[in-house]
Amino acid sequence: MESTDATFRQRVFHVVAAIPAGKVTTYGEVAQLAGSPRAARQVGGVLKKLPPGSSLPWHRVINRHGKISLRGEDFQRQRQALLAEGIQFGVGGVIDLRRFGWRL
DNA sequence: CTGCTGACCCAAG
DNA sequence: CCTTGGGCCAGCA
Repeated sequence: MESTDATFRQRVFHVVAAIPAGKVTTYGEVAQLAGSPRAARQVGGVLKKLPPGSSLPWHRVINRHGKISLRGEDFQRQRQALLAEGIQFGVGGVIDLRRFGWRL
């Protein structure tokens, strides 16, 4: 029942909200599920502009390398959020998508 | 409407 | 393995 009239931002919101705790997914996957497999970039742009307190688990979205694309404080915050959900980071801050990847 | 930016991805060297 | 370049798409001034 996903309305095709909804903006890309609304679709991304819906997809990210469907990610179960303890799992992570990539921007490319979210973009594909949102209806635009080539708009992986825009997924980040949407999350960046998201309002605070949206209850959206944006921290469960990482890049294809299994790492956090953010820098500085945002990076630390996302890392802590993932650790709190049981996500394990390997050496170099790489997450094993084979184990923690959503739909994998 | 035009142009620039960007929490990406893929291919090639 | 790492670096460079190009493409793609949506949001915003």
